[in-house]
Amino acid sequence: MAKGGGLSIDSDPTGSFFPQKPVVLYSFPEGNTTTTTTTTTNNPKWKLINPMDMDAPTTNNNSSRSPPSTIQFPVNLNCAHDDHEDSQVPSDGKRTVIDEMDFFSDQRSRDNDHKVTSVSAEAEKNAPCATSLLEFKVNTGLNLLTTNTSSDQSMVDDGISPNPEDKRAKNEMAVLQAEFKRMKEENQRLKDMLDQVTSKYNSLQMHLATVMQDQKGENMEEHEVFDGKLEQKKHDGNNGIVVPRQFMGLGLAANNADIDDASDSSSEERSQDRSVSPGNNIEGTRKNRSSEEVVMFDQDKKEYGGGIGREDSPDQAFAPNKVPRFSPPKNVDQTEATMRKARVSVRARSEAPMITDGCQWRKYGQKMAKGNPCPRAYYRCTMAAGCPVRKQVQRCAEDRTILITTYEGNHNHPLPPAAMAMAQTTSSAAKMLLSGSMSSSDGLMNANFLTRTLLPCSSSMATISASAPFPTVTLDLTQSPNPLPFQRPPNQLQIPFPNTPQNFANSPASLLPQIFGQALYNQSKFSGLQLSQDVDPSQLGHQPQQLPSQLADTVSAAIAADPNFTAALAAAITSIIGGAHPNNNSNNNANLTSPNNSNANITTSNNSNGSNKISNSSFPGN
DNA sequence: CGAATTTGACCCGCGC
DNA sequence: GCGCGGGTCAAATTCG
Repeated sequence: MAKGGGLSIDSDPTGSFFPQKPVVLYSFPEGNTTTTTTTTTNNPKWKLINPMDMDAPTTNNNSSRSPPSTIQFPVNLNCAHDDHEDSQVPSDGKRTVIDEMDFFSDQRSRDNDHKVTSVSAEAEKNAPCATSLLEFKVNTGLNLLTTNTSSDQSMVDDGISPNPEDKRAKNEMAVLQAEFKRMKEENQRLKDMLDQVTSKYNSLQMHLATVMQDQKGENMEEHEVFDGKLEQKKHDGNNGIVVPRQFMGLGLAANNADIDDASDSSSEERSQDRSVSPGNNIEGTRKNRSSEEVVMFDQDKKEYGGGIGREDSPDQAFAPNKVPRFSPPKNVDQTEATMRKARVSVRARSEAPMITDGCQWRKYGQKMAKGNPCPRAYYRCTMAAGCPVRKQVQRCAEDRTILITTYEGNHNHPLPPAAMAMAQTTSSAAKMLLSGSMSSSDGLMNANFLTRTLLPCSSSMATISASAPFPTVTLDLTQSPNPLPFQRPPNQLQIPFPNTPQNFANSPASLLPQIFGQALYNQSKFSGLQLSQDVDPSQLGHQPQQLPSQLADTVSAAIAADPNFTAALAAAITSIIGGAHPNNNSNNNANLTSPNNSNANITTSNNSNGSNKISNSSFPGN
């Protein structure tokens, strides 16, 4: 039973208002970079064609140089030779090795220069130039000579071989073998160098990302101070949770809402005369909202940038149509003002009081909405002080098994994977909405485009409504291919969703938005780019798209939450991916199988008998 | 006792 | 101008 006053549970059609605890289904290590490092390390040649890595050896000589103990191979026995290809083409003519050598020619030359005075017994292959090498070879009897240095006869003719031809052939064989050996070892050395460079590059990249994220957090703090919000930051609210530091939200709907929560709702701007609530600077700052809002608005855009996807982490940042961060033009303000009110509504069939989206919510109000006997509950995110994200939870009047959750605002704090999935869902939806509104007054101009590009499956899943008081994207996770039980405005975009599930009785319906969120998020990023570039939307559906690793996280989280749900969920995700990207299933890194298995789906059915009711035991609040 | 919820009151925009 | 409805506040209440 929830804390608080004596409101009867039975009187609350949304279900009992259980305190919502954070549901971290699974804490994922930050493994993206690890994967990358491993991949590149095991496959250095692949990195040779990577421009980023190509720069590394030349710009980081100290980093890429082999330590003094490393065996150094002079590939070019002619020290003064600049044209390596001329001198390095082995007898077998393997050009690939030569390419690698040429690629690091400068580095190699420098390496060799440093080795001139350090030839040791161990460094028999480490001669800095042909002269040194020749001496060394003679001394060791390795016959490590090429035909370029001098005549073969003068090299290793011991005067014992009766046949000069045999002797010559042996010499050539020895030379070739030695050359081949040198080439192999040189290749290996270059691979090692490349591994080092790649590793350092990845480390730097990770470090850069970390610094950027930290700086973002610092800027946020500065921003809040600048706004006069002397709120006490609950840093411990997310401590201990190893999550990617991402700031997710409703896209432009909350561009300015992550700090300035007032901007996420016009109604808040009306409450300027209200008393300050101690411990909750959100309300406190409302007093001076009218005078602060412009400043905070700009500050926020400086901080995160305006436009689609600006709240994403660097690895997810994908905002080609991002508006200028500084001194945004007036139309941008108008756009953001519109998106400030944009909302994302998620319809999910669940008897739980709320869908589990991974965030902490605190109820701050409840109202009886007109036309719905079920009260509407108001929650705000409490994962971080000042988080402006709010949501409304209300049961559908027509079908009370359907829970309608409407999100508004933008998280200003890192999110656990489970929460991030939902945030991506809402962010994606808001971005979709923005993509339409930026090009069209009613936000529906791109309906056909979205229909074609988003989840070209069979049934309805999401709608974009321009007739609502606020631009609203509705993600309907309750629909089946069957005729819809609810009337839709004719001008709503309907985004298809795969088939009806069979084994969903015990599955957490709250995970559906997470699942969908990934696909939709991916699509929306893609669509946002394309729209900004005025590309024919009809072409977008044919372009491949990579699947971010968060999808794997989401899937894993879902599976971890309910092992019994593994089979159906895995197939459902695969179905989504396969349906949305029929030509790109290889990008699915969620280790899912049976992409064409239509017997396991993710949507809930609309069976009137309620056979697909969700067990409340799946929700922590119960 | 702190935290969370309840719930009546209040504010504000909008339509008539 | 007034009423309605949505949204929020904050004191009261409850719980662990």
